[in-house]
Parts: sequence; structure tokens; C-alpha cells
Amino acid sequence: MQKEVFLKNLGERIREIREGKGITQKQLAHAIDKDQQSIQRLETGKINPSIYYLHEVAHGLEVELATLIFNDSKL
Amino acid sequence: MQKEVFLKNLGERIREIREGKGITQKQLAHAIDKDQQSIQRLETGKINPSIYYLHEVAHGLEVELATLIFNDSKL
DNA sequence: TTAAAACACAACGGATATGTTGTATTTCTC
DNA sequence: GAGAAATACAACATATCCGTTGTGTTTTAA
Repeated sequence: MQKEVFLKNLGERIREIREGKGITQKQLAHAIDKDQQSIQRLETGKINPSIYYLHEVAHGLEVELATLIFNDSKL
Repeated sequence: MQKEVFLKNLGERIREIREGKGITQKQLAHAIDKDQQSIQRLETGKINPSIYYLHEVAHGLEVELATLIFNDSKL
């Protein structure tokens, strides 16, 4: 399933960015008024998040939204 | 209200790209196995689309996904 | 090794995205 | 202006997101 792979890759990328910032799922969640479980589902690719949700996550990570989206091949 | 502005800008950007390609909402929709009304809701900012939906739209427009959200990420 | 912290999993409920059908309005072409 | 094409609007059904609670599992730190 192309979709599952896409979402898993997206989640892994977000996790890498978060870990690069040295913050926990809980810290990221609270920074954008969400909770740990919500971030966990995102990072494990269990959901197909809305663009605005990702916009909020990008804000919490202090990166551009496009940064979350770029393919690894482009970095 | 920030959300509504974000989604409206995203929709307008997608519409500009589609019109730049010289195709109709119906043509774009059919190219990605959706229908015209779905694209219409997207372009008018009436919905908060999922990232995978936008991925499909990007494919239909033959552009990178990041292209669709690049401007909005700079708001 | 034990306790705490971090992360994962499941389920439930309200909200909403999306596919779909039908139709109205606007825009284009003649 | 008439007819066609393109776009917009509404409503319904189904699926799923997301917030939330509860709890299980893994990792870290002492």
C-alpha cells in the first residue's frame, strides 16, 4: 500500500526532526496544545493527518511546514 | 480564524497551479479518481484536507507536494 | 534492579473529511 | 441571448481524524 508507506515515512521524518531538537513527544504535544498520544499516532504513521494539523506540528518543532514534507531524496 | 485563512490560501494556490496547467476541476479530479465537487471544496478552502489527499492532488497536477504548500508555510 | 520517564496501543465519542448525487450559478462560445 | 461547459453549493452516508482516557511496554537513570 502506497499510502501506508507514505504515512510511515512522514512519521519517521517528523520523529527525526523532533529528536534532533531534543524534545519528547509530550513536550512537543504540550507546545501545540495536544497530547502525547496524538503525536505518537502521527510518528508511527497510524493516521493520515490534516494539513493544518501538520502546520501546527511544524510550528511546535519550529520548522517550515514544507520541511516536514520534503522527500529524503531532496535533502 | 488563522485556520480558515490558511486553508483559503492553500486552495487559491492549488487553483492557480491547476489553471496554469490549463485543466479544469473535472479533468484534475478524474486524473486522480475523484470528482469535481471534491476539488471544488479543496480550492475554495472549505475543508482541511489530509496530507495524502494533497499528495494525490499534487500527482494529478504533476508537481511536488511541497509546491502546493510552500507559500502557505511562509505565512 | 527498581522507579520514573518516554513511548505505544486500544477504544470511545464528537467532529469532519471525502465520495456521491443532485442542482444551481457563473462563465464561455456561438 | 441561447446552449454548453465550468464552477459552486447542499445534503447525505461512510470513514476516519483527533481529543481523550486508560493502560501496557520500553527505555533511561540512579
